[in-house]
Amino acid sequence: MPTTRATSEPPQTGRGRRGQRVSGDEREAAILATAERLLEEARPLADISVDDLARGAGISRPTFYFYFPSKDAVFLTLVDRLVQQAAVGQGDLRERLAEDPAKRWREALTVFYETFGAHRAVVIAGAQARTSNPEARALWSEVMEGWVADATLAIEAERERGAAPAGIPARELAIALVSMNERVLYATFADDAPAIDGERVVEVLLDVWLSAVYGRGEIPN
Amino acid sequence: MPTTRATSEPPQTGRGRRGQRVSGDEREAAILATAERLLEEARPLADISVDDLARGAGISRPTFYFYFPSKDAVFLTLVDRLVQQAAVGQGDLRERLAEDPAKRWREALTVFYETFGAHRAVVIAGAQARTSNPEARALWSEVMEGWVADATLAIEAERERGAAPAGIPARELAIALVSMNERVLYATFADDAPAIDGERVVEVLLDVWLSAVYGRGEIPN
DNA sequence: GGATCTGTCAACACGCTGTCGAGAAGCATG
DNA sequence: CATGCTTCTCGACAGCGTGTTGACAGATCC
Repeated sequence: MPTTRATSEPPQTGRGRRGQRVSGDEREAAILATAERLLEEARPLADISVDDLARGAGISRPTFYFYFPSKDAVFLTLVDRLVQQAAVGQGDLRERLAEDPAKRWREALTVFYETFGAHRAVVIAGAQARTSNPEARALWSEVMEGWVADATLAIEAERERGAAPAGIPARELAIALVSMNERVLYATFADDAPAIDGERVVEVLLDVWLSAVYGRGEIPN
Repeated sequence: MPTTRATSEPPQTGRGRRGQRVSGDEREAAILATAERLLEEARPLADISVDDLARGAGISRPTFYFYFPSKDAVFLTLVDRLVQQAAVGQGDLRERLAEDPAKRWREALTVFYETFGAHRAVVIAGAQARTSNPEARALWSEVMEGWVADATLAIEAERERGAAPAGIPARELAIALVSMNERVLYATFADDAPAIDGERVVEVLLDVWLSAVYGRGEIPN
């Protein structure tokens, strides 16, 4: 499926076109912009055709293939961008260790909520792509893995300094909590199923994180 | 898309064919069986064509449409079944109220793990269908809503009898926890991304449920 | 002023979905 | 045992979407 043309190709700019300088960069940008625009209208990802993308960018369908190897690659690029954006927002927090933990955790959750909330359409498309596109799945796995690693370290640090009690392996806990974040935020953004209101979602997630990390699951009675 | 033929139709048996007695029931069953079998091989749902289903059941493609209105309807039926199965398994627990809460919660989680774990392929297909098929999305929403309602009641009951402390609205907490279950179990079954080992997953989920419901998120220091 | 890029598209080959119309196959009943 | 009704079956078609090919225009460099 990749069918990456075997012509002499430099470093490879992004996930898109393989050429380098030419003004055609605008075209690439136009395709991306069209994709995001269409996602905000035509609901399901599958309902957007290569032709829609091409026409939206003012080119023909074959020309589209000059810039991107497939429709999915376009959305992959969109998701890629967003993920990097979130990583940047998170970056600052990583250093500032625990001193006012609750505040730190809330900040971290807020960054996710805001970064992804600002591009709901892309988030939703990403979730769709993930189920059908192996590359998308791999990308998202990697991203989640990163968050889990961060959370694991944070939990372990809190345990070591005596702030949090010992408990199940930090990594397992981190996976459960990060997964919860993913699913709950998705539902909130997609206004799907039983969802938590946007105003409340960070508060609710924080509550679960704090009790899971710092609380003991002791049952009275 | 439904295009339900307007011929005189009785009650409507399931989501499938509209006829009634005839031996063609075997055909319907064969299609369903083929669907589940193919899901266990050909990875993505999208890679299974109506033709595959038809051939697998020993009929031609047009004949398939006599039994099911579309490919999705077949998978919907599969999911429907599974969900009902899980409801049955859960049913017993609902009555037996809280006396050994930890044990009860563990049992409930175990039922999900085992019921869905026994049909991973269907679970995975359901998740895929949900992203692209409105009907599937609605069905799953309903199911989740049911679990959330149960969990909400259980949490409120525990709070009323003084076993659990007051906290954020029970429904919000229930949504977060049920969502976590969904996502984490899915990852485990699909062996996706950062996943928790099957042997451990119930234990881990239980731990988070117990601390979220019974614990206080107080941070020392 | 020819070689060589980048960029562009009409036309094609193919695969999949869903429908239509022409029947077989079963089973009543007069 | 026709005759008719319903159930069931499929060949053939229309339509849409993808991805590829091949021809060709305009820069640009030498």
